Amino acid sequence: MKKFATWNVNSLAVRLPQLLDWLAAHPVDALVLQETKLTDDKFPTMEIGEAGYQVQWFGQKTYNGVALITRERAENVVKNIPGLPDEQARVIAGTVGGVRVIGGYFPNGQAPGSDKFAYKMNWLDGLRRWLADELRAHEQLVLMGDFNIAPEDQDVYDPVAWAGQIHCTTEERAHFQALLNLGLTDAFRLFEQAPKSWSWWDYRNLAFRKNQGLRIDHILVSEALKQRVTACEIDKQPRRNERPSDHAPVIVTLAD
DNA sequence: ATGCCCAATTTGATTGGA
Repeated sequence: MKKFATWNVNSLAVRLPQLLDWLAAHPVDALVLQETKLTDDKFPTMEIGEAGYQVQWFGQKTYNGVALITRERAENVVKNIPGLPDEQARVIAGTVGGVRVIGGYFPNGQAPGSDKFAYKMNWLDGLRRWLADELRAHEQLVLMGDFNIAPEDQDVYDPVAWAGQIHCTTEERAHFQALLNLGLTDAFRLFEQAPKSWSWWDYRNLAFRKNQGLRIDHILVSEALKQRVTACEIDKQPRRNERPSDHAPVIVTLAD
């Protein structure tokens, strides 16, 4: 059995104790982090190493930043998207136990029509082009992270209020579908799930307590890997912590 | 109500997140 997971920690400096607790309770073969918000020199490699994990990391000051935490050494590590010049640290990939693991912090996009939205669209174009190559090179592949896209209305607590808003636009959803069209499957939807399953809840408005959220953190698996998936779940527990991230981890379980 | 909370830097104010 293998487990892969993704978690937007919204500042690893703040969330490191929670990360170490979580890893102790949930041993995984690979975990990708987003929004570490740390320059490379500040990354807590020692603490993660002492927890029994190897780690690859790629960050910047204040914003973004990703990491790939693994039991076994990750091979052929790639940072950001080849062929897409990008100032922002958003992607880290490596091969672990024969599986290509890609972690991404997709751009937020802020608002349709904004410069940041245009950047998001261009980034998604670049990601899709690279993913097509990666899928040709790696039969077993998982793409996971904070997609900042709610794929369907069932992934939104109030689809009417969110219609056309960021994370829910037709353009973003078309990009999500384009990733699926490459031969990827949303692992979460392989299984019956409770209605109103979210991976993110706004810090404001008591949103977690009222369960008002979005499902924007995803795990997409290639056809070969899909055959091995036995479970996929969102772990809401860390969202109940004191000083939680606004995102919850998503975990996929695979047969050997 | 271009607001609420949270994190980080530009710090007792602003920007970005989602």
